[in-house]
Amino acid sequence: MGFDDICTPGLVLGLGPSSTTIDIQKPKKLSSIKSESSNFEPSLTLSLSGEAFDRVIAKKLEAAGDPHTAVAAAAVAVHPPAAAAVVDDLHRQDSAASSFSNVSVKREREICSEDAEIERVSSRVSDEDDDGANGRKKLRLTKAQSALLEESFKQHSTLNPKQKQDLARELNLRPRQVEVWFQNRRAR
DNA sequence: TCTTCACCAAATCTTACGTCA
DNA sequence: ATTGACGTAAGATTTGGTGAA
Repeated sequence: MGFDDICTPGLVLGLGPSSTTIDIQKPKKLSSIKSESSNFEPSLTLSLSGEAFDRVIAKKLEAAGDPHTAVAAAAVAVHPPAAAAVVDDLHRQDSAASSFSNVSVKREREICSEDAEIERVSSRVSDEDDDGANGRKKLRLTKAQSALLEESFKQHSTLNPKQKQDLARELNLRPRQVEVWFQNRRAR
């Protein structure tokens, strides 16, 4: 099975130093990851738009040499107006919000290497050392991330595993976070 | 038919953040 | 300008139900 296969493409995004660290969060079930990733392709877009303009923006972002441009470029493909904000937000997250997720600890303590690999696919997290040991910290989505999620939600209020995976990668979130967001969004 | 797994909704918990005295 | 209490928004978890394999 391509279980290992699904891990590396996420790293290929080159999200910068943060991508090399391990998110300690553990998915509920290993098999869920398998199924979610079964359709995985190393693609950067949700294929919502094929407009040349979008690609130009994405290329410019990539050419800028910014560590987050791959994510931003992917964001362009989904929702061009939000792309710039994504870049800004990602920069901010570097110094602040990037510490969010690894501390959501309630049930993410049993870590095996496989799970860590899986999480690295989508995690932007880098620093469990910052506050990871002190209880969970709650992520606050950036405006750009929220905008992209909203855009996606408008198009389909539920996600298939592929969409979830892609969206998570584009937002640099874990698939679980995207899933939770959609659950909460539907509920509200 | 039974079991397992994945997904969902609803309820609830928990934390971040804004406001105000 | 600072600070602590309070309320709210929203991310995360838990629980239980359902359908597919």
